[in-house]
Amino acid sequence: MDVVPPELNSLLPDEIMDTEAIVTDDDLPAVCPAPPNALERQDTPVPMETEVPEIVTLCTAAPSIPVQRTQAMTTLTSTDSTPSSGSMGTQLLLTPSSSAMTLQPSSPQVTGSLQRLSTSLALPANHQLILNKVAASPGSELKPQLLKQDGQKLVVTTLGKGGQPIVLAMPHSAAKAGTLLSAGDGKGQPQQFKVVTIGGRTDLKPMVGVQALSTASQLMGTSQTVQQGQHPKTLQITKKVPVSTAAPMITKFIITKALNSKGLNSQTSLSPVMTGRVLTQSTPLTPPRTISVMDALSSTQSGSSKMAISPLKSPSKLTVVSVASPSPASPQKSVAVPLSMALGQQILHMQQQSTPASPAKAGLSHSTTQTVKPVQTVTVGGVGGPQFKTIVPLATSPNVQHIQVPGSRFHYVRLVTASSGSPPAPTGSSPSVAASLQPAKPMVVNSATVRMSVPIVSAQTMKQVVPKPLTSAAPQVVTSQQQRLIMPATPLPQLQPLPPGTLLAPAPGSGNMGYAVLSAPYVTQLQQSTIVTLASSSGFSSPTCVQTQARLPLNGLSDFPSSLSASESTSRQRKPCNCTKSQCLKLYCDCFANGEFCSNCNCTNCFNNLEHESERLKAIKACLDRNPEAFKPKIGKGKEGESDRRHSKGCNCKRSGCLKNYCECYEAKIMCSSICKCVGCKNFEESPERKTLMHLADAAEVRVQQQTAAKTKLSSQISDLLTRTTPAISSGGGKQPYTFVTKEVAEATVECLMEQAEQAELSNQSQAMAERVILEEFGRCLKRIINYAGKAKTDCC
DNA sequence: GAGTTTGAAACT
DNA sequence: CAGTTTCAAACTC
Repeated sequence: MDVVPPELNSLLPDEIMDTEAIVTDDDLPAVCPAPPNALERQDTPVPMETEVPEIVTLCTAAPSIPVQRTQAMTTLTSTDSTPSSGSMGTQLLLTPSSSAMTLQPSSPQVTGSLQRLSTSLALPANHQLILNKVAASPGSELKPQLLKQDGQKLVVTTLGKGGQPIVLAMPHSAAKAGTLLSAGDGKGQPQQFKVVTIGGRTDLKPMVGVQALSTASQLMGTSQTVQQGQHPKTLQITKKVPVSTAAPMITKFIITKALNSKGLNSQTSLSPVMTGRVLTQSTPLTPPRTISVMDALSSTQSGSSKMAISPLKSPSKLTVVSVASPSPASPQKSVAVPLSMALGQQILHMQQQSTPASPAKAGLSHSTTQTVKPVQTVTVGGVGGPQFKTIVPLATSPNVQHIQVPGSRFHYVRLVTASSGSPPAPTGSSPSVAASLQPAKPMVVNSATVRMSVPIVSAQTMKQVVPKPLTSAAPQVVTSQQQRLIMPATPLPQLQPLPPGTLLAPAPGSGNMGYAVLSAPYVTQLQQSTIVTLASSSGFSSPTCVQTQARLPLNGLSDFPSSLSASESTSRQRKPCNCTKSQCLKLYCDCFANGEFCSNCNCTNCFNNLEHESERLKAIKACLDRNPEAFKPKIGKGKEGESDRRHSKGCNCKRSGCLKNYCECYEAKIMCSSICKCVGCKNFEESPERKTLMHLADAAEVRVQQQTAAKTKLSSQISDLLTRTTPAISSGGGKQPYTFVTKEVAEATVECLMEQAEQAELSNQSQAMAERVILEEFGRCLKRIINYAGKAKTDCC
């Protein structure tokens, strides 16, 4: 089983996502029929500040393929304006890799180290991509491998410190995507690679999809970034997954994110486009596995299943983990994809690769002519169906719109996908993206618009987002022992709400494949033990990293902890619990109640962690048995005519007057409603007590802000004063306002001190006494200085 | 920081 | 479903 660590998600280009345009009701359901209850949560407010839609794709290959191949995918976008359709001679130059690669057309995919290419990419008119050459790793015996097929030239090279070879395929046409390349292994051991072309190229704004292939490097987790110009195009992280020889299983993880597809694909402009990220794991001594990004269409055709995950509360992140080895030929199932829940959704894309690198598969990345601006998006998808796209954060992309949300601590960035050739036609499903051609500029949007965007910076999540340095040379190995499932890979139909850590029922026909839903803390914990090296580059500086957090309704398990209101989510950003007796396995524990693992809590005897998966699952089940809606958000949408937000059950306060945080309504900053059973409630609109409290609260807040500002100002003034007085003393030069320790004063002071010293010496006083006298004299001098200073200041004023 | 209050959750 | 107990957060001192 592979686990996608949260850092990977954080590195996803989610900061530029506009999720609304991505998923529409017309798409995913068609692929994966959603259970009836999968859409129940539509009325649930989506915490716009914390929901980061993600698409996780899990791919499993035929277990019977004991191959040792590593494939890392990297997508590139090209701004080359030269019409390149069908042109020959597209060439991509990369630096030599440490190990040779052999690409075999029919080779199945295996997971591999992710390559992050930190190079500048030039794409001249002759379609020759040249990545900055990086010194080959020691022992590198290879030269750049030029690969040709159908007019393509590919160069196998090594980029970055990982020294892992990368093959980039540049399709000059969609039909030729998926070129297979071959290279010689430095050790004489052929390795199979499959090149999948991601994205296509348009006439005016060609977008070149490049897939980097890497050999089975002993070092895992090394990632590199492919950049075009100064814009990082993709960020992918791979981990080598231990592959059992007895049961070779290829597991692929692709994290994709929804992206506005407008303007990206002329033929599928209305299709949702998703960004993808490939995650793989591998161990040094085991064959690398293949990672691939596949478009939804191809996936569907090849028997893939999709799973829509509804947005969840901020602190949690869900990850789908492949639990069991799939049967290669087993048909895949759709798990449930309510596309109407596109916002903040996570989509789990489970794919079986029963067929090795067949042309059809290689073509999965085919995309029709696409028009892409220097945006960070790369279309990976195919024609006529949902697509996966890789969104590459561009720090200074002109197509990124900074969105400022009043009252939000998050910084939103709207990714604007503009096509030069054909303006994106606004679609009904994603009208907000229609204006994507606008130059990047700060803008203020209302919450309705904001919720379609993705926060790119969360102060409290940033620390979790910081990617591991690329230079990490230590092998990052994730062993199967380190990976845990909260529940066995068996269906759990009885669980309607699916908290993180719950196993997803295998899709019908998917064989014995199961999926586990992991919450962010879970992944975090896994990550702590199973380190995955993430590439870090300037292009992915912390501000662009996003801690994606979402929760999901899976298999119709839409009731699982989910959305809090924006204020709620921001107010309780990962508040540590202090449970002592509940073992954090009851709803008393906020962490547990929110479907989160305890992390950095003060709890004792905590079972809400990886080490107690079974207990936790039992507790979850028990809670659900007691109350199937136990993990539903308490604050939901009220009835018509009522407030937009109200407590789902209402409070039962008796003594607090519902004006203290004991009251859940008041805590959520909402009024008590008709369903509340509170006594002596003062938490209603016209309540004078409530108004008073509100005013006091506002005043207190203002006061705090003022105090903070005053402190800041004082510190600044002190600092400034010090900087101004220092030169006056040291240089003895010009006098400055309120600077009285001038050269003359200092000299006079020194003379006084010397005089005292001489007197002490003449009087044969002891050294201690002499020091005391001198200090006393110094004190007097200071006193005089202060007095003169005060007097001078008074006179000045 | 310790103790108290409070109300939701859990239990009977 | 109601009453009681348990629990952890909120609150007070």
